[in-house]
Amino acid sequence: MSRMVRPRFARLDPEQQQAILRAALDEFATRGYRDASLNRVIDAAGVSKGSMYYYFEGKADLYAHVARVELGRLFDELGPFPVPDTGPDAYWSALRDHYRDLVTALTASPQLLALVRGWLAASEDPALQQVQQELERPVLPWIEGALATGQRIGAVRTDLPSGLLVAVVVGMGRAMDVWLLTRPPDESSPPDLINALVDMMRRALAP
Amino acid sequence: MSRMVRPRFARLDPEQQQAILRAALDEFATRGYRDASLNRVIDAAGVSKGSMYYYFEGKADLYAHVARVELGRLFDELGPFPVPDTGPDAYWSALRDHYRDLVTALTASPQLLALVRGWLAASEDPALQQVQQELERPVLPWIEGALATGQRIGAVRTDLPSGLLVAVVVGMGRAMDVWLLTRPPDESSPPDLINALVDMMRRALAP
Amino acid sequence: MSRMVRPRFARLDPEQQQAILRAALDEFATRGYRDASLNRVIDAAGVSKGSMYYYFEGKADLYAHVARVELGRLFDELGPFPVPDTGPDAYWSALRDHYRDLVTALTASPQLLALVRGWLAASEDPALQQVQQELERPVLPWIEGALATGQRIGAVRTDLPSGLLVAVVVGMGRAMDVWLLTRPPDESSPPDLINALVDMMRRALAP
Amino acid sequence: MSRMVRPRFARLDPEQQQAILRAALDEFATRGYRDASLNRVIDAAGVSKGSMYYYFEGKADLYAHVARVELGRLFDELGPFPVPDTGPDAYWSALRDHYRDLVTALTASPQLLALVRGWLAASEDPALQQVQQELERPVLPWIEGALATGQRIGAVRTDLPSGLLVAVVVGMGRAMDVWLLTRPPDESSPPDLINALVDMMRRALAP
DNA sequence: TATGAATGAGCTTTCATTCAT
DNA sequence: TATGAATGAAAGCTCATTCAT
Repeated sequence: MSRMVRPRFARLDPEQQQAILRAALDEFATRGYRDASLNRVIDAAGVSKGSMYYYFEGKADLYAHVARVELGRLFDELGPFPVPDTGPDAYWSALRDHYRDLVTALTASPQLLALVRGWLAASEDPALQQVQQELERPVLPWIEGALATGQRIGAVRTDLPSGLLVAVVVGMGRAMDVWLLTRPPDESSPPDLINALVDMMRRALAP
Repeated sequence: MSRMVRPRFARLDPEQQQAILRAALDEFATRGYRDASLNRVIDAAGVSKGSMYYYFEGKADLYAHVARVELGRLFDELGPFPVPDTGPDAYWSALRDHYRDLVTALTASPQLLALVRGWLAASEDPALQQVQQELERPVLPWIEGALATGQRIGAVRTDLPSGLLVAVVVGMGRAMDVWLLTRPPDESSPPDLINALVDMMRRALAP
Repeated sequence: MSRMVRPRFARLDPEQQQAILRAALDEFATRGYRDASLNRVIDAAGVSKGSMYYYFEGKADLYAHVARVELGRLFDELGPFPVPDTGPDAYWSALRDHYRDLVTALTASPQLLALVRGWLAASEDPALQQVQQELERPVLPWIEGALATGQRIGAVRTDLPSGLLVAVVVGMGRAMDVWLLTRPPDESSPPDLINALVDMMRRALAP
Repeated sequence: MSRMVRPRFARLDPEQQQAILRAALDEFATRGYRDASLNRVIDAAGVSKGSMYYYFEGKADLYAHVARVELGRLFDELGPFPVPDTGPDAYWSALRDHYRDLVTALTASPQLLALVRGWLAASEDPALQQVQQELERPVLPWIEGALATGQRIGAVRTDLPSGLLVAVVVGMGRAMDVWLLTRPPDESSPPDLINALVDMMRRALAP
């Protein structure tokens, strides 16, 4: 139910693990969870149907694993958010840099971007609720931590529930995502966009 | 493909039109576009399958029509955004009131809320992309208009592409949606939340 | 749910109806309800899968229809149980004749026999309970009617609940079924067996 | 194929034997032979799949073993049918007592009851035929013995093949089973039912 | 205009069994 | 003795769409 990774899959030949994960990531990113077809994943990965169900408990379990692995890799690359002690300016500057890294990483992997977007979309499917909540674990705390740090050094307002601030940050981040995907590339340079967005975040969230 | 309304359906007995729209709205709101079943809509509406395909070109077309009608009704109820000439304070105050009306209307109709949420979730399905863009027509212009008005009277910054501003507004609005749905009701009064959110919007968007 | 016959199927070309019923009867009789495979029925009948599910709501529905038709045909052949007014001897004699006819009809159609046996076996499957109860309608009343007649003319005891008497009759009838199927045929002539069994019934049920 | 007990299993740690038997009995009683899943038994028993197939030849073999053990235990508890020499009345009285004990034992163990019922239901599955016949070995002889005793002391008729008498006894016994399970409990006291049933048996089987 | 019969591809999941180690 | 990885066949069922009438 909530095992981190099925030992059966972990014990599998890494090459085959990769094949399965690649195929699943591709499928989930391309079609979204609902439209993703286990059959296609199975075909693409070159695994037998029985084996797939031997490794994973089902569609949701496979999705959870893929998302967990990919998001984990993303946040490993980003590393922890550094805590500048020198004041709000340094804080927002560091946040901007960190955010830029995140955007860069996502831009480099459209599949990962699609996965994240699918994950951000609240799911009505009860079967996925549990998975979603589990996936929130690594991501939301990161944002919460960054906000808490900001509040500690006086860079972030404290008069609103932190959950609302988190939601606003996510929403504004998503805004840029939408904006970037709607526009044709190269029209406006991403760095400027990021600056603008973080600037707006600062205005909204500053005390 | 992209006709506004199929004349065939428009010519239909209004009572039957209502039956179909009600059934479709219920299905799409309850299950989402992907999981919605035309068969169920057909059964609930009491229409023949052939007729349904005579009125609409398919699932996407029906969805487009339902969304168009319902969103149109919503914005008709809200009416146009009044243009206060007396300055930024009046502008943001009016916007807050308008926003409150929107939230109230959505809260009053869970089906409509579900439809809007489904519509906000960016879809990867190529068949829906077209529909989504079409649906943006009534909504985004409203926001764009409101922003343009704000810019004219000096209440909204002009140093950023208006599309980005629109995206930010939508994202922050969605943030509150998420926030409201995540929290159990009655914990914090919606009016306060709306005030806080519009306040943050103002901070982000003010010149 | 409980429609007598799906109009869709009734409207079908009688030849195709026959093909489907034959295939289904064969499958259900040969394998029993649980092991019966809709796929096999579909293949044998030469129908598309979609059509089968268009005609019947599912496996249980098809089984209900087949059983209903076949049992109905059987009881139509047998006709009503005549009510002899001349006393217990005539009653039990008539019952014996009627019973002999029933056995003859069942012996002539092993498939029907298998179907009846499967139907007599109380099912644990909740999905079938409803079907079973529906199928009991024509059969049990027949037995109950015959017993009631016997009680009226003093040929059947009245000191026990009639439901128990029915159960005993069914159990003893099943006993002969088992006996007939276990032994190789021709060893003992069925008429004698029937006489013996009805005699035992009379002893058990007489006042 | 038909070895009484696989030595491999007999040599196993008794505690593990118990675990397997318990899990298998539970599964077979709950779901019936057809719907029983070896995988579930294996999980519940905590045995490896390979071991299970090392101990038993397959599903049917496991079922045969479980049924053999449980029925054996049941008849061991009941003990042999005492042979009263004092005449028919004592014989039928003893039989009634014995039958009451049997019903009591079955009522006390729903699992065992379910197993017996599943066993009584004639199976079409060729793979089970063999098992069923094998299981008849301990049960039918018991009944045959009781009947032979009755015939010897003049309590049971001798003008009919004993096999038919056995079938009738089983059928009538099953009748009560059906009757007891159909009715809500407590409506009529089981002791009375047993008296009535044995009375009917006596009428049918007496010379 | 209107109907509903027809369909095949597709879905997720379960299963008993084999076999190399 | 003991293990568990691997598997293919099979299951029941849903669906959007087409098309002859």
